[in-house]
Amino acid sequence: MIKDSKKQVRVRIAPSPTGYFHVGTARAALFNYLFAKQNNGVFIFRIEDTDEVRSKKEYEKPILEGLRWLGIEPDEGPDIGGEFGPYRQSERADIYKTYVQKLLDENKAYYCFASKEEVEARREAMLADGQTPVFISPYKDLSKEEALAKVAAGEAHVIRFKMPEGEIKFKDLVRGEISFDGKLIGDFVIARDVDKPLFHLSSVLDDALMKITHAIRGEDLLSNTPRQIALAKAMNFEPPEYGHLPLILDPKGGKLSKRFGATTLEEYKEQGYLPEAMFNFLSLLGWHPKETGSSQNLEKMSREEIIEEFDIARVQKGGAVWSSEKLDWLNNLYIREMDTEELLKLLKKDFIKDDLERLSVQGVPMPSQRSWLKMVELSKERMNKLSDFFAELHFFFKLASYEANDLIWKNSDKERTIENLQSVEQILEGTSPDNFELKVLEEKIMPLAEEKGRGDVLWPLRFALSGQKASPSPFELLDVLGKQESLLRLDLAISNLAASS
RNA sequence: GGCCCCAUCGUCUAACGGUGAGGACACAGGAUUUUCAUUCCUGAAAUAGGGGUUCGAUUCCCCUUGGGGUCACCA
Repeated sequence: MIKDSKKQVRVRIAPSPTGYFHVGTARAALFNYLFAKQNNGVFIFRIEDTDEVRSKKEYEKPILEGLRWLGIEPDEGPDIGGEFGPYRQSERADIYKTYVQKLLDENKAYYCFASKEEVEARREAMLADGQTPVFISPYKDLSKEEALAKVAAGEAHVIRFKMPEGEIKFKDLVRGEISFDGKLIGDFVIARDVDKPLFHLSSVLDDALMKITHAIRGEDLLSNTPRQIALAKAMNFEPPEYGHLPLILDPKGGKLSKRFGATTLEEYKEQGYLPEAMFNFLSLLGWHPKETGSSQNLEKMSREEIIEEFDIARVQKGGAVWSSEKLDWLNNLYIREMDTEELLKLLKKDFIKDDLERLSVQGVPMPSQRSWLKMVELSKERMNKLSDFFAELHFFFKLASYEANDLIWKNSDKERTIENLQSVEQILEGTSPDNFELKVLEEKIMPLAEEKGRGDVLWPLRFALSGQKASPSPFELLDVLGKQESLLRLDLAISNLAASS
């Protein structure tokens, strides 16, 4: 916790809109959000779209939607407002231009006319030679008049920052003291032209102008930090404090890539992970609450508990491997907690629409509301994600064809099985549809099962109703299916058996 | 390759310099059960290696090894 600062804590997530919302970005957003909430600070959303080629306006949408889905509502941002806007870098061109010009005027930056090829060749040569590839521009000390003359003549150019040579030290919020040698960094490009700023410049400037106090981001940006600190100082700004989060790794220890599977928030949402579960899971990637006792389920924490417990100083330094198993476990826990009716609505809306349409084309009747709710209740402990629903419970809608012999319990035989199924049928016939529910049926059928052998009665019954070797109990099935459908399935089972060899 | 960062069970991680190195996920076995799932119990499983400092090192320092990041006119 940051105690003594009179300054209000202001943090940001500053993605570039390139099409999707990576879970790593989501995690960085979450940690910033937690840090803000806990310090009574402000969480800012900024769009870094200085790269006109890669950035598209419509790409912003999934990011904001993703943030909101997670329950991370920015306090300031494009389409949200705030006193430090605009929050879209493409709309801040004038600001950047002023500062680029100023750096040029103050001789802290200069025009460089070296070609891309030249720079690349130099880089490769140095790399081959075992040196740190640092580009030393032959145009660094060109007089302003000469440089401007070349620019006026239309010579291709970029603008480089004169990187100071000394050591750059800073105290990382999660890693502590870190230092870089400015000499080994070289004069980097801050703009393609006076009015075409690049990442480092716009980012540093916006952090300063938007009064960002803490820049919390992925470790992949660690080596950018000395550049940004130097740049900020050159423009007479005090750099924010930096904190670098451990990277999220795939199970092989590499960067999380498409090859591994789902890497975007949208994909997880589509598969039916709940935002609460994702929030919880993401918070545990590189961070852990301090454990006081030996109590269990410490890791399942509510949003409020996480905000309360979160501590940037406890963030891990090493990379964190993405664990789908743990996510599933957490998600299942949250699914169980969900209100059944609400869960049903969500399932129907986003996860079984296609299945239901297919069934309706086939003329399969839809379950009653009561059956729906029972099914959802049953599905809760079986689903790791909402998209599992249909795979788990499809047999409730439509019985698939099965091998008649599978109706026969272990060492039993066809005759006994038919006999038992018929006995059950009689019991069911004698039960009124209004009374056709779990407890009643259990009481009526169990005595028969005890008498004839549980497996010998219950297995065929359950199998006849589900057509599956694994399913919920026969009483659950009867309850959901109702009298008519249950009897239909039993009849079918008996005739299947009778016809089998 | 240079630079930077990192290193406790398979994974996420806990442990004022003094613990039988703890928990969770996953895994295995058992109990309950007609099956699956659930639930409960039990188990296996780690301080990368080598040097220091110290009465004592997972913890502090150094080296080695290993892993990762980064070296753009992307962000």
